[in-house]
Amino acid sequence: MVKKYYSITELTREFGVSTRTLRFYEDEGLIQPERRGRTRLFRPADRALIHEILRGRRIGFTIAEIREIIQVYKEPPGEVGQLKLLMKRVDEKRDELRQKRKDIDETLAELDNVEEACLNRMAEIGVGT
Amino acid sequence: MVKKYYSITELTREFGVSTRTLRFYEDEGLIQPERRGRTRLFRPADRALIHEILRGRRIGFTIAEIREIIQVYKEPPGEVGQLKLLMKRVDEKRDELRQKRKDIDETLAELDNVEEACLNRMAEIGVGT
DNA sequence: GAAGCAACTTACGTAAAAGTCAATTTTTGA
DNA sequence: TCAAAAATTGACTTTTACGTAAGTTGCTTC
Repeated sequence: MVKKYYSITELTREFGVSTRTLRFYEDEGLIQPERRGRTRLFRPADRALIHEILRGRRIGFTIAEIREIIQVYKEPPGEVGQLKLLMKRVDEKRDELRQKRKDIDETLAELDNVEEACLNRMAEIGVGT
Repeated sequence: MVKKYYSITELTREFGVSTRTLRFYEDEGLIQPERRGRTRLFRPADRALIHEILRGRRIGFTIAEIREIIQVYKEPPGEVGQLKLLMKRVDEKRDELRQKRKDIDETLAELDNVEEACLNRMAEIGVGT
């Protein structure tokens, strides 16, 4: 069975972030955990959202961008102009991400070179290490 | 034939960054263009380096990290301990980048969904647009 | 030889995304 | 029930990566 609620520290441990970070995300309107009194109660949906937020963070999205994406899921725009704009933004993001993936692949290749250079160097110096 | 020198504005135009940025990178020790008087003269090697710096920037490396990588190319460590440490860092970076690539792929898939949702919505509203 | 232009330096400013600290509550387990 | 542990708020600070502004220098061109 899925857990009904998570405490804030439970989630900070799971995701490796601080409480400040999660509260910050709430202040920024990215998540809205329930409250019992003043204490925050995170539901599985909140947890899932945090997971996505952090993924966005890792690939360099700003808070504003993440908020925008979340917004779309919460209530997709109803007007044609808005929809077209959104699609344009999606297209741009996609290009950006593809470029980023290319950058990553290139860098990974470079790191392979560095590693090989290291191994060669080590073979040169301390032959058996 | 390859150009001997590039001016700072030439490069800012090519790479879409400001002069401030390139001077900042010099302050940070990432590049060392020649000088004629006070004026910077960028060689093809500087240009290539800037290219790599910006690639690093795009995938979220900090200045310090970029400097570290450049440093390795300039003078690979000669001591075994240093080499081992470097290889460990390389390994960590690689894991990080692989994770990032996974994040990107997942997000690309999500963007596809968003786009489809948009198209459906548009078909719903303004049937022929 | 004054103007214009590109480049320079120095110094202060800023925005994003938290970190840190202090002073309360609240919750909880013995 | 009561002390320890966990959570809260609010204010202030920090870091990164530049932006911006002000004033200077050095061509070169009319």
